[in-house]
Amino acid sequence: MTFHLSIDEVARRSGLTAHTLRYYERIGLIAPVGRAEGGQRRYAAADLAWIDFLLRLRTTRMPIAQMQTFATLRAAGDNTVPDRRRMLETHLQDVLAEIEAMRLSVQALEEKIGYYRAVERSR
Amino acid sequence: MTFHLSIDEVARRSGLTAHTLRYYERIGLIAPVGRAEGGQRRYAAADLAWIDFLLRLRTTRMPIAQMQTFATLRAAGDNTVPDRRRMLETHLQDVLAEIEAMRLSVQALEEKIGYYRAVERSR
DNA sequence: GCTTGACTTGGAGTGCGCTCGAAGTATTAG
DNA sequence: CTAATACTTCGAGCGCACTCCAAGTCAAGC
Repeated sequence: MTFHLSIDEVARRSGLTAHTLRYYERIGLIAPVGRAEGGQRRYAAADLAWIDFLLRLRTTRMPIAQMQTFATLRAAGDNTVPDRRRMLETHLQDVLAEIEAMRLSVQALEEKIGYYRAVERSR
Repeated sequence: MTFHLSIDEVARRSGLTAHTLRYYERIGLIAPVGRAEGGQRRYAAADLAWIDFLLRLRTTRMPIAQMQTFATLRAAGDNTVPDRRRMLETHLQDVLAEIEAMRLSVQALEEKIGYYRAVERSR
């Protein structure tokens, strides 16, 4: 074992709450983490890396159900690497499309702001 | 009046459902639209333009509560233009930050995909 | 006139992603 | 040893954004 963080330390580090970390573990997004005597969770470096990756998926709005599928594949070993790669590729396409949609809407917002500025100047 | 579309025509055109269009009107996102004899909704060009704008806000994930505030300001007349401009400017900053966060996560996903490809090649 | 289909309102229900509370156990500070 | 704090599980509750249902009205085609 390298280093072991308590749930609160991981919460601070990740920006998740301790509640959410337990919730993620309960629903299988995070594999059962190590325990100290007394049953308290102790997170290892690999756990932190996986949580960071989950947060990437969350930031790009992958639904939890899909993350669960991904986590299950991961737990099944290296045979599932092609499946995982395809999942990420599909997700990536969705994300790029969404970014583009947001970019277009941003343009519309900027135009509206410009219009409002013109209205304000003319009063 | 220019042209008048039924709720289903607007639904098709906007990608919203008729249910959602009524819901938006009920909660004050859309001002009460004109009615045909018998009480059926008839949407005018200005309604469509406003709905398009709402969809821009939705695409950029403005919460409905904020859209309601915006709609209320709009209904209050030209005096609220500076308030509306400031709202949009603040929102725009949030959206740009979110796009940047997604862009960073996209990079991480691309790296992971690259890693998976390398694993697949080496087997 | 009758049927079919689209519309109306009001209110209840759903799915997602947490978020919190209760009751109990464990660890740490003094 | 005591008190305070942090953790545990299990299950219930919440906020958001719809989504749907029930019961009724209306319009158009045959």
